[in-house]
Amino acid sequence: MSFSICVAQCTDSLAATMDDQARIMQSIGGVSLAGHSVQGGMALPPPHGHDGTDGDGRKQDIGDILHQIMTITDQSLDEAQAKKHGLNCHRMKPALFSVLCEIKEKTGLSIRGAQEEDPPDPQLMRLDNMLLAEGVAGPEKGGGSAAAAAAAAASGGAADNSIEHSDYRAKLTQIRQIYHTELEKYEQACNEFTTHVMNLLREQSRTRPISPKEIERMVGIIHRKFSSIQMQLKQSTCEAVMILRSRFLDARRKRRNFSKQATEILNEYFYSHLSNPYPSEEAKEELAKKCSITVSQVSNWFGNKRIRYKKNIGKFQEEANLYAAKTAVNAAQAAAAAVQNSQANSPTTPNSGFQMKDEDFQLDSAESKNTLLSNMFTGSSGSFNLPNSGDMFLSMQSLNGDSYQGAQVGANVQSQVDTLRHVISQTAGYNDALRGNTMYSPHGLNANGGWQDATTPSSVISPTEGPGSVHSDTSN
DNA sequence: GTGTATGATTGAAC
DNA sequence: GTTCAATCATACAC
Repeated sequence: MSFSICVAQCTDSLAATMDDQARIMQSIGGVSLAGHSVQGGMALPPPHGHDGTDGDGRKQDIGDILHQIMTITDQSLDEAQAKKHGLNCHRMKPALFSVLCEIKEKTGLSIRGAQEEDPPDPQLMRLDNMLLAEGVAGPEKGGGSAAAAAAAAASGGAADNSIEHSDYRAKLTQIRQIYHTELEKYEQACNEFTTHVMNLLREQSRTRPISPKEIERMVGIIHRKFSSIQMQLKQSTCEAVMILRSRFLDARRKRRNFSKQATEILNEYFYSHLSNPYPSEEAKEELAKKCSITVSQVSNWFGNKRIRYKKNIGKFQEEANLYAAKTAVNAAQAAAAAVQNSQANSPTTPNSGFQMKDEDFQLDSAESKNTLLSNMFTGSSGSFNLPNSGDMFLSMQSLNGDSYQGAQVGANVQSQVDTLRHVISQTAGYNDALRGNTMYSPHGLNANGGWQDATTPSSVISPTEGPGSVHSDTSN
């Protein structure tokens, strides 16, 4: 809208307003506005050259005022100041002011009306929600720590996670503090600026038409501007949290080797259950407990081990032998202890059974030892169960080339012979005699590369229960 | 620095 | 849901 149109409109409106005001004043018995009298407690000077009693005169009066306003900028500062004072004190100033406000209101609202009804910014809502969920915004509680806990659980570690967790929380707290400090600063700046602008507008409202609504609108604009700045702050904070979180979660990939002891425990289990190296949930839990790792880590370990073993059996031969010997030694020791206990309990025990006593192996040649073993097992009528051997035997190939093909009992006996031979070779320094022989072969593996069906549970004898006590390994 | 070992992850299959 | 197989990424030994 051009200023001339505005002035024309203003002149008409003002004239109408003047008429209305005059009517109102007359109706309430007050002094007529047109009568050069008092209005609003302010004494207005008489208009120059007009008595203001008729409509044309008022229009001319108003036109004169508007002309003065329009030309005020062309004058010197002193002149303008003097004219401003004169206009301020003009009897028609309040009426003119209200009309100008009204016109501004109408034009302003039509332009800005739509903006004020803006729905909340979805992006801002997302940011707010995220900050709330992460525990940055809102009350300080479990949001972020919950995320950290979830990440910690995913990482699976034990003691280290608590350190990482606290580290995460500390950093999150730092972000939270920075966020709140900055937010406070923004709010303070916003309030200060709003107050300043409001004061300025109130001050200016003495010289130009500024309605309270307009001031409100201006405050709204300022708040929106500061909101956009706040959104940037929120966005930066979210980014910081995301970076922190991703770094924390990436730490999951940072692996540490298990302790030697843990690896040994796992390997022992693996090689002693080589026919079916699939620990049950209970076994996994037990192993996890023993190794101070999580069940999922146990599962990972067995998954990796199975695959790697299958892929390169030759490479694992030595390891397999080592653990077989280890297990057998343990078993033999347990057996010896059991037998000794048994003898102690019944001194008249006949020699028909197997007695794992050191003196039995005090021979001076490998051959004689092997012969003795051969006689002991192939010729003996007594049965022998090697304690604590698990189903290791199922996966062992006998020295004479026989393989396990389902004749479980026979294979067990043969394997026991093999194992004991190996035990002796290990314990008595006869490694050389057996070196080169295949102690382990993947008999648990079927033609398809998978392990045999575990429907034939192996015999497991608890060392605490001694020979003769046979358990079915239900875990397999 | 390089090669190997090894724990973890991922996607497909069951 | 588990397991397999491939792969990644890091630890570790040299």
